Amino acid sequence: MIALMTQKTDSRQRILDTASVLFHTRSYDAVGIAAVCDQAGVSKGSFFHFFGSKRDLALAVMDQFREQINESLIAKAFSPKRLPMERLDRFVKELYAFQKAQTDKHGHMPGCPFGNLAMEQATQDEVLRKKVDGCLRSLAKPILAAISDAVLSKEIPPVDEEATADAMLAYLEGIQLLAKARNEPELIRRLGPAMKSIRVPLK
Amino acid sequence: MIALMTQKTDSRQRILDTASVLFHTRSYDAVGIAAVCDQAGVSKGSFFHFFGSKRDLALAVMDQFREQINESLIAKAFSPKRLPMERLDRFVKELYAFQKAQTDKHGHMPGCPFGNLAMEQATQDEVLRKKVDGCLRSLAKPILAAISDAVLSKEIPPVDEEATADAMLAYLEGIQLLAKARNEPELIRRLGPAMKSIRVPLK
DNA sequence: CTGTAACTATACCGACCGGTCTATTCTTTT
DNA sequence: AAAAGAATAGACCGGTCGGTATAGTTACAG
Repeated sequence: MIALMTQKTDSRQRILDTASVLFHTRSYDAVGIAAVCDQAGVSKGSFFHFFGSKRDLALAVMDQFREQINESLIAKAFSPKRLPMERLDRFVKELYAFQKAQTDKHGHMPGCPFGNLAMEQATQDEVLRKKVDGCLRSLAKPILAAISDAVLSKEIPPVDEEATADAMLAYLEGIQLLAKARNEPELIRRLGPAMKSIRVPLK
Repeated sequence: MIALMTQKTDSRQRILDTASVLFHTRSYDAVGIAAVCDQAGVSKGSFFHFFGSKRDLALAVMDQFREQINESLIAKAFSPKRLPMERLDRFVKELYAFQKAQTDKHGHMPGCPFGNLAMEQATQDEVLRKKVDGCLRSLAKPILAAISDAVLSKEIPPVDEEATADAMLAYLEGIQLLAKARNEPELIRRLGPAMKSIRVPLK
């Protein structure tokens, strides 16, 4: 009973899924609670039963995004069986495929959900800023692992591994930003592979 | 008389300057017309005398940002007297100095005004998306010129110059995104110089 | 001095915002 | 069956949004 936690309905999950899509394809500010409820087929009363505030919803959405990305994009690309540097290429390919599919579906390239929220809310809401920072740091982890493996196996010469991982993540975020501004996911495919050329030397 | 265009008051400019600061330090969505008017010491009537809509204001703000950046950051860093690759280092230094000053002043790292607007509005408002795209392309121009000069002078081997310029710009935007999420402008200083290592090979 | 246009001031509009409240229904436990 | 808690429905709240309408003020031209 204590540890049962049976899900009576799927309202909470429907809200979460709906908000994920709307926040990602439009933006956090532009999507109101009422819009989420309408789309999810849920009343406002239910919404505030499950979430204390819009900000709480955003935090939960980010957690879900992180899990989903870890299970799909990251899991596919960063398999330890793959050669370290090849993982990065694979990640770019997966990222392009994802953004291309989103663009075809919604008419706009949505970009990185964390990057979007960072730009929108980092100066507005310190709680959201910290959360988004954490999500971005978690994105850097598999990149760092690949770099470390590459250095260990002498696939690349020694570098500042943490800084290089951050730099590569920054590059990916920047590419998505540019591609979103142009509404051209192809830019990811064209510029993405150059990520591997980035090196931050040891201090 | 036809070409005189005397400015009776400076209200328009005050609105523009105020909105530049507020849009940059907060965000476009988060700043209402009333807030701009208050801060600028101007009435709403005056606002709509000079600007047809909030979107028109945003377009004018972007034009002003572009001019200011060209006159300051770009002009300082991309002097043709400087060695091509050294211009990029100098640009990173100027960028860091600017973002650091903004952070100290406002408590938050605001990031790139164009990058912010791209993330916020690209999927919301096609007019703003195109404008921001144009501004980002104009940012890429001096970078492209530096790369071209570097190739011509054999400072670096041949590359896809346009793509490499875009890639370097993407990297700068990404660094600013990460630094904003962490609220740490130092990240620009640490990761910035690696921009020079990015190469997109000829197809 | 007068007419005209540029500019300013503010009340006002409907729409929507995040969030609250109360009442009701459904589900589970006893 | 009864009681209790989980979940739902939707009216409602004060406040803010972008934008309008209208009247008043200033500046300058004739």
